[in-house]
Amino acid sequence: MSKSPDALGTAAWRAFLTAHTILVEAIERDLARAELPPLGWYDVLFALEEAPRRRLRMAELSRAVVLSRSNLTRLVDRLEAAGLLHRAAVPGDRRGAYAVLSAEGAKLRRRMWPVYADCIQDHFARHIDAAEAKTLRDVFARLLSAMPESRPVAK
Amino acid sequence: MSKSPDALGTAAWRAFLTAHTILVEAIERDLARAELPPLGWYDVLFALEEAPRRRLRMAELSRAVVLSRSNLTRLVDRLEAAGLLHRAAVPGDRRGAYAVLSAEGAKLRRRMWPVYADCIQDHFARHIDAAEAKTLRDVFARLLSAMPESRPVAK
DNA sequence: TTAGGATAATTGCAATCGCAACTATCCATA
DNA sequence: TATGGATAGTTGCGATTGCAATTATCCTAA
Repeated sequence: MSKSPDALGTAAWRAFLTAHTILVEAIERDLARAELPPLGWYDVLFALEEAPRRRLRMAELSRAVVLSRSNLTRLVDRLEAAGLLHRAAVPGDRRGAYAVLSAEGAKLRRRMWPVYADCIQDHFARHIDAAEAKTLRDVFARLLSAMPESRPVAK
Repeated sequence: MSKSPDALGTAAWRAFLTAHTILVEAIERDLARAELPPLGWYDVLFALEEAPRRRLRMAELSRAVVLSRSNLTRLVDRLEAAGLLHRAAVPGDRRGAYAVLSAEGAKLRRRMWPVYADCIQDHFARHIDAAEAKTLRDVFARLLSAMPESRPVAK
């Protein structure tokens, strides 16, 4: 059993939650205003673009974008319907499926990035100095590495 | 138009997003395991508890918990159905409504807090030293105060 | 006093989410 | 080579969200 958190820790936590909501809302709004799809789409396109042969297994992709399997299935359905990727069979495992980035998908990602980058800069990075950015990055990385890897969690 | 964000800023942003998802998931899971309602319920109960006469106008409450009006209406519906609060007329403004914390609601909040506090400590505060916590709190406060107050945003 | 525009809160509806099955396939071992 | 248990991905379904009306009330200025 852990001790109660100090006031400072709690204040940091609350600020973290509030900032997340407000910032994500602002960015989604900016993207929508630029007639671009939501953040979650970008994440998928980006993860695929980085991957070898521009493809990932569904499970790998769900880890990469931090989304439950079932939600990823449906997100991929939508992107597939939009022609941004397609599913492909996995040689040697008939259960599996790859999500494969299409040329369209790559193009959309390239079109989204400058807008998204501006959002990050404008709402976030611009207000933070290098030391602070480093602290944020390191702290969050530390928090993640401390998590009991519990994504799939299965009872 | 703003410049492209540096790699460090982007890395901090990505870490921020990922950490948020993972941490909130973990905490929601812990709360559910303790047979307690989700985080959003806590926020409402807490905001009301702090307010004078344990009541807030719907619009004030929606600002306090950072939720759109329509979503707040329905969240309050659920809490009201659960007997944790009730709506009350606002003297002098027949459009308005107060959400008023009930004794039940206050009791549930008190029951939730130790569990929630442990979660914050365990998944978050425990891994952060005081200087870092201060940085997080200050940075996020700064980001919020820089936002163009744009909540209601109406075109 | 009264029309016109703001403000408070709610509602309808479609999109998305989370959880718990479910299907299909794989694999280890007996 | 059969079988029971894992693994991959999907699907059903109820709950929650976001957006655009809608309703009711308030306020101001002609």
